[in-house]
Amino acid sequence: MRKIKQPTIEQVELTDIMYALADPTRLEIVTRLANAGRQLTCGELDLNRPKSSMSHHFKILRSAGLVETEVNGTEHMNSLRMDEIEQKFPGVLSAILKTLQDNSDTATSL
Amino acid sequence: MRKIKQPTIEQVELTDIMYALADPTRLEIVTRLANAGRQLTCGELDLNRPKSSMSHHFKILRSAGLVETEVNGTEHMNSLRMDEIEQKFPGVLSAILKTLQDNSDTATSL
DNA sequence: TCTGTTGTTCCAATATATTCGAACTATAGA
DNA sequence: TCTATAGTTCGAATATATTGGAACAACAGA
Repeated sequence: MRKIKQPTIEQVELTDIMYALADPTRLEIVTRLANAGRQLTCGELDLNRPKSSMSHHFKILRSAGLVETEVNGTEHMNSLRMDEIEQKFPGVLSAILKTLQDNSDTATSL
Repeated sequence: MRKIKQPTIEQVELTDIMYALADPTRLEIVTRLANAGRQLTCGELDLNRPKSSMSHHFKILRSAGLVETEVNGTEHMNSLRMDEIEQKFPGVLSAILKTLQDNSDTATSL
């Protein structure tokens, strides 16, 4: 399983993470990855939008250092870089995910 | 002291907060407000940029619900809406501020 | 009432993001 | 080798953000 080039954790910056999470589509992807507890393909994360749009969002999530992608055949397996990010920015991502969890029933929007 | 119209805490959305914090200038403003422990005027928060640019950033911080502004004479007193935001999104803002604190010595950028 | 101060609004220029169709790449399996 | 599948890249259209100068509004103090 080939790993797609991504920033090392040292290169990850908070503003990039904030920016990546400032979009409902990407927040949805991140939430699903967090809840899945396993790698998900882009196809599984499809939010009936054109592939090129989704690919764009994945690119931003990867370059922000939030998502890690391994190539397995024709599929791209995505996962959250949860542990690394928690280590570098303790509590940030977990608090955001918790908030999304807690508000998911009442949420009219993100 | 007149209070400038801002979103109620119910109206505050996580994506708006993320977006507002995805900019180094605004992150700097928020950090300073958090560290100050008192209200700061726009002038005190000046980052030698044109007034109109700073005003633009304050507007975004206010509309995101992060910053509260009271008018006192010709001055605008700004403060973080820390407690409300912590209540609505527990741990999010505090973890972000903590991260900024911890990385401020090593930070080459945000 | 005049003046200086503080900050906002308006406007236009520039830069950056988003969207999505179409073409493309890489791989698996027949 | 041919075909189908999974995603990416390209390119152009559109939308949104950022920047900063100039004019403006609100107020305090003389």
